[in-house]
Amino acid sequence: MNLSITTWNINSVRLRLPIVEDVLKTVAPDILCLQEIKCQNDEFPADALKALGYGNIIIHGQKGYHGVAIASRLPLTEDHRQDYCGVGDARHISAIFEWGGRRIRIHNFYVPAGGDEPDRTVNPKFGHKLDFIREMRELKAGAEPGVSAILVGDLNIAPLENDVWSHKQMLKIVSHTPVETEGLLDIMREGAWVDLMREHVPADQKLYTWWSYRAKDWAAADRGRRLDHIWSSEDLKANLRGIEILKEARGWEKPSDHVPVTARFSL
DNA sequence: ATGGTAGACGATCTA
Repeated sequence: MNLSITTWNINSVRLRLPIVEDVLKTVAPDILCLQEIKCQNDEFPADALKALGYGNIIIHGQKGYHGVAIASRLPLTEDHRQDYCGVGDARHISAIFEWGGRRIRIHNFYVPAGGDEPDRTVNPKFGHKLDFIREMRELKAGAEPGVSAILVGDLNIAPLENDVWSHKQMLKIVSHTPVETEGLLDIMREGAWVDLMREHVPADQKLYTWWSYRAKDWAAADRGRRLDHIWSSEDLKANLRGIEILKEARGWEKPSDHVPVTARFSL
C-alpha cells in the first residue's frame, strides 16, 4: 500500500494550470499541496483537478497574494486554517486523511519570504517572518493523540549548509541567516519533526528546490536553495521510500521558480 | 556592489 505527497509553490495556479495537470498525470501523487495559488477560493480551478481524480479539495485562498490548497484522491476531514500572526494572510491549511490504518494530519504552509533586509528594525517583513516561525514552534508532530503528522510547504528557509549554493555567501541573505535557520531547526527539534528530504539525501550533498527568476541562466549558475520541505512525525520515517525533486520543471515554459517535491511512502 | 524577473492588479505590493 503506497502513499505519495507532492508539495509545490505554483506562483499562480490559474496561470500555470496546464503544468499542474501535467504533474498530476505524470508524478500522480495521492495528495498535492500547493502554495502561492494567488487566487480566492471561488477562483481556484477545482473542476479541472477533480476531473483528474482529485475529488477532495480544500482551499485557503486570498485575493492576489499567497494562498494554499490541498487536492487529494483520499478523503480529507477535519480541515483547519490557522491565521498565523493574526494578519489575515492565507498561509496555512491542514486536514486529516487515512492511510494504512493510520490517521494522518497534513499541514500545508507558506511561510513569509521576509523581504530583502535581514533586520526587523528596518524591515517589518523580516519581523513578520520571525514571528511566524516563532508561532510555528507551538506545532508539535504529536499534537493530536493517535494521529500521525506530515508538514509540507514553502518554508522560505534553507536551514542547512548544503541547502544553499554557498553557505558563506548566504549568511546575510534572507532565507539563510542564522536567526532563520536556527529558528527552523528549533521548530523541528521542539516539535519532534523529521526532515524527510534529508533522511533520503545526506546533509553533505547539495539539495535545492528553488532557483531565482533573476538569474541569467538558472541551470548554468545552479545557485539554488532548498526552500521547500517535507517533514513528518517519527512514526512515518520508517515508511519513507523516496524523495523526488522534479528539477526539470524549472526549465518548462513559463515555470514556477519552485519545483515539485514528492515523498513516497509504503507500508 | 549592483541589479536582475515574475505575477496580480490596476495605487504598487509581494516575492
